[in-house]
Amino acid sequence: MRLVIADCTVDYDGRLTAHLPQATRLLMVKADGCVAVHADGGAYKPLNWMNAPNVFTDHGDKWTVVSPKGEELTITLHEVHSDSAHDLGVDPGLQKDGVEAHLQELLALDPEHIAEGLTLVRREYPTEIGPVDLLCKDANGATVAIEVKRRGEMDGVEQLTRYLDFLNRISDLAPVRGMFVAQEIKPQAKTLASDRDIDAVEVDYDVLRGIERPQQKLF
Amino acid sequence: MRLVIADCTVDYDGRLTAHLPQATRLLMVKADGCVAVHADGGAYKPLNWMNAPNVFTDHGDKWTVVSPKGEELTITLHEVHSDSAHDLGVDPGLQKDGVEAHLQELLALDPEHIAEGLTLVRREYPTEIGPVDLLCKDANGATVAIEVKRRGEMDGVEQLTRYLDFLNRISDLAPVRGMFVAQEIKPQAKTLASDRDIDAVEVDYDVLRGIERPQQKLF
DNA sequence: GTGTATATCTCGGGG
DNA sequence: CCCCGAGGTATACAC
Repeated sequence: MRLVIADCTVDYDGRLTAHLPQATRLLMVKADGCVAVHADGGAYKPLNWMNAPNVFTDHGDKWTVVSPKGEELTITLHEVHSDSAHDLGVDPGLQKDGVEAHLQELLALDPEHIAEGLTLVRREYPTEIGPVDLLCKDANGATVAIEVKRRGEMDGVEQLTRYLDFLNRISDLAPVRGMFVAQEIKPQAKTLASDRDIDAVEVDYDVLRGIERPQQKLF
Repeated sequence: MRLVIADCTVDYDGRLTAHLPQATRLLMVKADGCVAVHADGGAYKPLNWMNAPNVFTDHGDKWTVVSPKGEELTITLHEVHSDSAHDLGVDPGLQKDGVEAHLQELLALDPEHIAEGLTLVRREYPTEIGPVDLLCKDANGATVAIEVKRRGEMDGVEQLTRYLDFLNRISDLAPVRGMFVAQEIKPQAKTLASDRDIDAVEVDYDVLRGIERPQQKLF
């Protein structure tokens, strides 16, 4: 990784056009070739950047970074205050816990925590417009399509609605009803769901994680 | 801005739980207090980070960053290879051209580039579920709700559909028809729009920008 | 502050 | 390669 502190002006021409007037900034060039221009604020997002893959050329007082898609980043260096390179090696990567996939996993293990009598048909049930998170049967044998979110908002309801439209129009599973399951569901999403005869159910991640442990103890 | 290259392990506990095993990384602390942990790849997104506002404490071989929302980032430094600080000053900021707002602006100036006889009622027409990009009247005096996107995808059609539902059910503007306008509209979005009797219109940003110039020449 | 939409979103997975 | 969905999305803007 190369780190340069320099007075610079920056121009980007690609998905949009953007310009940075002259100022002192951090220029970061990573091993994969991606370039980022950072100011001393604005959270972790750089002011301007170019992702890999690209062609990086250092003309001394001018850098050009060109992507195969026709995007171009030009950095003009007026004064370099610092220029250093560091070998970081390959990163072992981030280990995460608590994302939607885990929630879905736990609910698939025991759908009864969504509603009594619910049994899993399959996770990630494929349709032509994308996979339904959980496809289940209820106590009466009727099909239920379930969308799982960490936070339930309106677009999640829209997504489930699209699946339901498709499943009810095209597949032989019809009639299929919908359930919207999340750790927390916004009032507007509840209203929209209710308007479309979709049940909205909130679940507790810690409780779900709790029920997983006794099962693991069996082994 | 402080830049540290160090062997470190990182733990995050907040909206989720995440852990980074020991490796050499760049630690970036900006003037606004935000902290980012970068590997030597992976575009501009850090592996882990903490946004401002937060409380940053440097215990030497251990950093803790705590946000008021109860998130916590812990960085354990095993070996520091480099530690430097740089005064960058305040950045003049990025000038952008070509985002959705500009497209909307140009179309509002002359809606006839969407369809003949179209006149603007108002931009960002407010409804209880969000603002409609452009509300217009067509040649016959009928109301038209227009959603503008740079790239037209399905969620844009969904968005417009919500507005149309609302405008037709609640307001006294009914009947309102919809138009979906973008520089590029994906086939799926076209199909979905057509299915809902929404016209899909592609416009050329350069042409729109071109028509703006003659008007500016008048002054 | 909440709610809503945008982003050069980024990033990863599946076909 | 595109398409689609998730994100500790972040960020801006209106109400």
